[in-house]
Amino acid sequence: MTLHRKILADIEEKIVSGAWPPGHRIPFEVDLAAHYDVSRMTVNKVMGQLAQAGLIERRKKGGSFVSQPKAQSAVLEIHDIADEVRSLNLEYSYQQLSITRRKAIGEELAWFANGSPGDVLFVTCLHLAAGQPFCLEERAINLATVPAALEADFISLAPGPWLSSQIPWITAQHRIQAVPADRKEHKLLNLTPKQACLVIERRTWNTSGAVTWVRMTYPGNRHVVTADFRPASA
Amino acid sequence: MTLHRKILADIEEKIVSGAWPPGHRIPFEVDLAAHYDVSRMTVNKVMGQLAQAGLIERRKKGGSFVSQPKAQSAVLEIHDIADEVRSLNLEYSYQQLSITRRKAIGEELAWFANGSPGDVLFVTCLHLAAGQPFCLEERAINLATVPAALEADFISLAPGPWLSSQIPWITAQHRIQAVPADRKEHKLLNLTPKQACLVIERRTWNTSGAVTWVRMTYPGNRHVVTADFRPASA
DNA sequence: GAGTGGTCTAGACCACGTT
DNA sequence: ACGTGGTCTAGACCACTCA
Repeated sequence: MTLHRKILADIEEKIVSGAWPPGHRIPFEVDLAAHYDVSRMTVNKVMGQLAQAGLIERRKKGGSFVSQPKAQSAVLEIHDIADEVRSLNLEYSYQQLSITRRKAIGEELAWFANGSPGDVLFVTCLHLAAGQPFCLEERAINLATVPAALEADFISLAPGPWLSSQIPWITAQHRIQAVPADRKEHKLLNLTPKQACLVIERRTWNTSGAVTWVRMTYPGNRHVVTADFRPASA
Repeated sequence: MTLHRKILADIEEKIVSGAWPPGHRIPFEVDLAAHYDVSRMTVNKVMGQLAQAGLIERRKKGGSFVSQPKAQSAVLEIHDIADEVRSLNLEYSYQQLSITRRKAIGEELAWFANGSPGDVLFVTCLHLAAGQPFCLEERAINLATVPAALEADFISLAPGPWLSSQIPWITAQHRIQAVPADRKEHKLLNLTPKQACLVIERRTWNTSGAVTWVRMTYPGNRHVVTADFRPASA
């Protein structure tokens, strides 16, 4: 573990935990350097990386501040469905369909396995907009990485927001495809048979390992995924 | 323009232009520092950014090398359809359907406009795998940014690869959705009516402005989009 | 073992924006 | 005007890895 990584992790933790809320003024580089007993160059490197990651904003003379929480939007947004629905001026609600604890099976073994087949918490739920089905969520949570999920209440709170609050910084891999609705989906989402659905599968990791796998099924005509990126260093 | 940005641009140009092809050994940091007459720290910063962008790979003791051209794959790959088809062990072919030069219309005005409505080159074409339709491409090229497109031969070469060879480093924005096939698509792509299609719209820019807009329509069951990303600095 | 990249330091100067 | 971040330097030490 290098010096600037330690400092980076420390400051990230402060921001993610809320100890330094959005808008909070971050100590000046000189002070941080003194506090961590490193040179200013090292602190500057850390702050540069935080700024590039969008966690903080920096202004000459003004200082550095914790950004408003749009941290993940830069690349491929991890949708908060509740926000999404509310931004359409519709009432959001959530409904749990099932929850089971079981051993990892099938593909989950390859995704989650760190040797022995671990336990997963499998949740299916429905997100609704104005009382109408909006999106079907099927989710497996790796209990080896997130044991606290057992004590979470997924009746009133969806697994996505709960995980976001628990597991702050992650790596994700997405698969996106269009599929015709099958029987289950057409029933749950109130679709006509074979209607086009947008299926987004996402696996996420943190530093301890695989966190969760989730499949979100949207009626295709009601949803668009957007992604910005810049390939080069620009 | 700062020192390390100049050096970054210089080395990027060498890589993108092919002067330093994939696999090429990049001069050592000490030599680069001497060549540009800067300190090694400055060169190191540049090389670090190039490595993070995926343009080069670095090995201790081994030196630094230009990466194989997967530069854009890190986030959301800009598919080279020919490669994609060949990776399925199918024969790839390409077919131009139409090409017209006209003024920008509709949404293109907002996308491309830098004041007056400029000219666009509008191309529709079909990508085929083993003689069967694989993907429908509809593309508008901003002639204000890419005037050379007028002289390109889009009969034998698809616009995508041609643009990639002309406009190296770009920013892109994607919209992805699932839609039922309409008449035109179901005819051109050989689909059953209302079959689920994956539609990817992409707009790209370079430093001079908007380059192109493209809509790719894939039969949903034949295509998956994948995207990796890491939200934080990790 | 030798040479590379990775990291860090203790200074320095400057542009710029807030005051 | 002042103080901040942005940048750059000329050193240094270390770990890793290839020969």
